[in-house]
Amino acid sequence: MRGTLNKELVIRLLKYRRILTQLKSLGFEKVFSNNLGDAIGVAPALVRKDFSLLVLGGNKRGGYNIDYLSEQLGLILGKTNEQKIIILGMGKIGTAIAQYKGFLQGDFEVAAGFDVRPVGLPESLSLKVYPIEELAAFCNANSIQVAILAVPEEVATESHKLLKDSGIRGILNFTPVELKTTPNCIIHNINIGVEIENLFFQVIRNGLSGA
Amino acid sequence: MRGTLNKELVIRLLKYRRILTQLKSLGFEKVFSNNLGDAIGVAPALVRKDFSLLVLGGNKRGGYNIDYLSEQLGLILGKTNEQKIIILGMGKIGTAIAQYKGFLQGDFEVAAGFDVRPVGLPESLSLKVYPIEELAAFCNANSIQVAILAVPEEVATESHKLLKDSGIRGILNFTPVELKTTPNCIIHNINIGVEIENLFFQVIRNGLSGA
DNA sequence: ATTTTATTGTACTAAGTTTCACAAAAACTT
DNA sequence: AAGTTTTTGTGAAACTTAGTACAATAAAAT
Ligand SMILES: NC(=O)c1ccc[n+]([C@@H]2O[C@H](COP(=O)([O-])OP(=O)(O)OC[C@H]3O[C@@H](n4cnc5c(N)ncnc54)[C@H](O)[C@@H]3O)[C@@H](O)[C@H]2O)c1
Ligand SMILES: NC(=O)c1ccc[n+]([C@@H]2O[C@H](COP(=O)([O-])OP(=O)(O)OC[C@H]3O[C@@H](n4cnc5c(N)ncnc54)[C@H](O)[C@@H]3O)[C@@H](O)[C@H]2O)c1
Repeated sequence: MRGTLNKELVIRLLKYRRILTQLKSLGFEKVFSNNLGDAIGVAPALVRKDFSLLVLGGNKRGGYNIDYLSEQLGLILGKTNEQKIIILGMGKIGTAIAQYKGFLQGDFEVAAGFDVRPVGLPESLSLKVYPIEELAAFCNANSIQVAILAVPEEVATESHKLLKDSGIRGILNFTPVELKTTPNCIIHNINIGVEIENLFFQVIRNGLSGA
Repeated sequence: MRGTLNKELVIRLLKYRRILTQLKSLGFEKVFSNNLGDAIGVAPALVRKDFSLLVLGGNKRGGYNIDYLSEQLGLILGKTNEQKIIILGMGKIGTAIAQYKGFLQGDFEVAAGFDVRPVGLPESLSLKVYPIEELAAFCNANSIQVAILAVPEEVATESHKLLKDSGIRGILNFTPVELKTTPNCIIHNINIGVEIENLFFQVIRNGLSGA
């Protein structure tokens, strides 16, 4: 690799990997930069540039070999397989995410949920919900590093602290409170309210010119 | 306004507005660039620059007037108040979002849900779920422009088409299929699986150096 | 009235990211 | 074998966004 793996690049690589897995399962053997570009919504030149940066070569007029790309991306991105996360705040959104099928078959698993008021989930789920007092011990015992935060806005800050004190090093934050990344704990904020407001703004600005 | 409202800027403005509303409800009257910067996670200079670009002046040593800023941001961003959205795919994530309290009190309202297999929601919710055959007529009758897409991955593309054919002009897409913005329909993709993989990647790369 | 302090406003700088454009090369066609 | 087509690989250009540094100035303190 010649350069630095920047933030956007990593996201694209993760998306390439997902597409490549799907293509492989369909029996494809090679893929072109424009196929991958279409699939993840970027220009073909950017796909080529990404692979060029990672020194992943293709074949002139023959595209890229899917097995090779998959394997190499696996080495670069690391196996996320069998890694575990926990969810703090098992309300509406926390419970929905806990049941996400994309996780079951995929790269990681929800190891447990935690809540101030732990409520039993449908028995069909093997997932257990524990009181927050057990969070630190559980994370420690199971080497949990990544958490989803889905508590009410009012307790977001204290929950953030609790997660950090429990050894969590990465948080996907669904509360509207903007948490900040520190050297010890990386935050990704997802603010659905802002996303929708933004969509409205763009739609309105976009006008009704088209057919 | 002197420049163009770029993508990132709009998101910051939406966040400023949210913070200003909260500050106002707490009785504050003025705010400094560093307060806002802290709240939304950007440098104070960027806050000032944003307001400078929009010709929203503050007072040297006196900060910015909250009422004034709020009002002006309202004019720039447009009132999203009382705007309505629909949700296509009332499964786990669709139902969770339909019940999001941030919407009830906030800027918009979920007008209805749609599903191939409409299932009754808890009676406590006033929201109704209709079969997808009624989508186009409903959107037309109620001037719905924005939708949340939460159907299974396999039907994401056909659902996308259905939404566009129903006159929808903005979609917040939760399926892992990367949909593309067209002149008539703006797409914002949220891919939670990729977000978590990305977090794992960064956490692992970050190492365990800190305390 | 003068000095000190706090804070805005902005020109300039820097960094990051994507697209353009086209040469190079491999594969296919006739 | 020569020509045509397709697709990669990449340097340079373009674009977008954020950060630095500091002059300007209003308020507060002395
Ligand atoms: N559950 C999560 O936490 C989560 C997180 C991120 C992304 N997603 C994505 O969101 C989507 C929905 O996930 P889910 O977990 O809610 O699944 P789900 O199976 O619980 O819900 C899907 C719903 O869509 C309905 N549906 C099926 N075909 C339809 C069609 N053609 N038109 C309209 N409705 C249709 C189904 O009846 C069902 O109610 C998936 O694409 C998933 O990948 C889910
Ligand atoms: N529902 C949505 O679609 C949605 C969408 C985007 C963002 N959010 C945000 O996600 C968060 C959760 O939303 P929700 O709709 O699931 O709310 P919810 O009230 O259904 O769930 C919150 C859960 O957190 C638990 N909780 C309260 N205090 C806690 C604490 N100190 N520690 C641990 N758990 C605690 C509650 O018992 C409850 O189970 C909110 O911040 C909300 O703004 C929700």
